[in-house]
Amino acid sequence: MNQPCPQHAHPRRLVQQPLSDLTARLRAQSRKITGPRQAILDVLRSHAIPLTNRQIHHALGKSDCDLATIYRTMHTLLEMGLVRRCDFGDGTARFELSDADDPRHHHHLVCRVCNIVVEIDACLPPQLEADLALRHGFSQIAHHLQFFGVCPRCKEHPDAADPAGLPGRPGPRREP
Amino acid sequence: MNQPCPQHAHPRRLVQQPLSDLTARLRAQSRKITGPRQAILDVLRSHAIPLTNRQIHHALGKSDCDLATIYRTMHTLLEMGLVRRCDFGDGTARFELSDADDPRHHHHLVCRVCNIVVEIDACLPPQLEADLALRHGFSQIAHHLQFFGVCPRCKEHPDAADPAGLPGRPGPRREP
DNA sequence: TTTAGTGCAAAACCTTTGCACCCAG
DNA sequence: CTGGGTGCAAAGGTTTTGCACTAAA
Repeated sequence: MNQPCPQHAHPRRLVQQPLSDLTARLRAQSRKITGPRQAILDVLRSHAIPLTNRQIHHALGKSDCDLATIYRTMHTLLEMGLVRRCDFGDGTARFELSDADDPRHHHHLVCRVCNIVVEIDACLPPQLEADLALRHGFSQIAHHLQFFGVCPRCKEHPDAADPAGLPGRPGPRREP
Repeated sequence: MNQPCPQHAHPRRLVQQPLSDLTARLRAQSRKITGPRQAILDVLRSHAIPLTNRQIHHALGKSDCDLATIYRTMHTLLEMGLVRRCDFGDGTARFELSDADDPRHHHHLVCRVCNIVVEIDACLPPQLEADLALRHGFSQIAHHLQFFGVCPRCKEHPDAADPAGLPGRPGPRREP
């Protein structure tokens, strides 16, 4: 189960953290290494793009771990800094592994048609947040940034949406 | 779209569009000008920050318009380009008026403690999206960007959260 | 008259939570 | 053994939808 997803693999994330590193970080904060947690981390390790809790649940085979456990685990991992949360504007949270020592800050470019996700390293000019802090008196400023567009394939074939079982956004709630 | 971000000097949206302009835009696309719609547009006009559908509903007095109607209306207005959607990362959509002829592109700085919202004009370097398009072959690129931080007042008084009746985020589901 | 828009109620979906049980440490 | 973690079920909040009815054009 939970094979890597070649279509979404990106050079940037090919270097994955070994599972042992992740569990070590759990242990370091005296959290337990359980079956569900290892399985969840393994799913995240084998996918190059942020996943929803439901997608993780599905990748696990549904019987391996309760959905509520996934929600609780993601909270824990988020608090511990092992995962990052992304919002693609559809009201569903997505999570991806966050590197330990090198928290590689990056953003995502999402195709509005087929939901393919590309990891990019474009970012804000570094002094921009400092300027904001100065001008508005805010401290501890961080930002959320994501890009949306139409990918080359969808531009060419405007019909084919969400091909194969690619883990993109969950489809519309109902098909007419 | 994806024009270079016009550096609008207006620090806040003090200059409001007259209601007649908004209804004219509705009429122009042969949509009906109804009581609820005028009331909703009026609420948006009188608030300088993005509102959730629930906040709009509450501002209307609950009896003036059904919540479902607000959801449907926001969809319509979004499609027509009369409003913009903002996501502050709490899983609830927010909407603000979008200027007709001058779609003043801007972003928001949200206080993590009291949820106060400041409209800012800081934005990405204009050529950044063009570079992305070139490098990844995407077209029609747009971005969502929002900043989070701690406002001066909350930095000073770490206790008082969500003062006055400021329409900020609905209370968080859980405490961080 | 025509048809978009509305109110109401119900449902779908995401997320959280209470509780009893289980298992990693 | 002990407390954190889990499964299950139920609930809470947001958003959508079906249907009959209203009202704008």
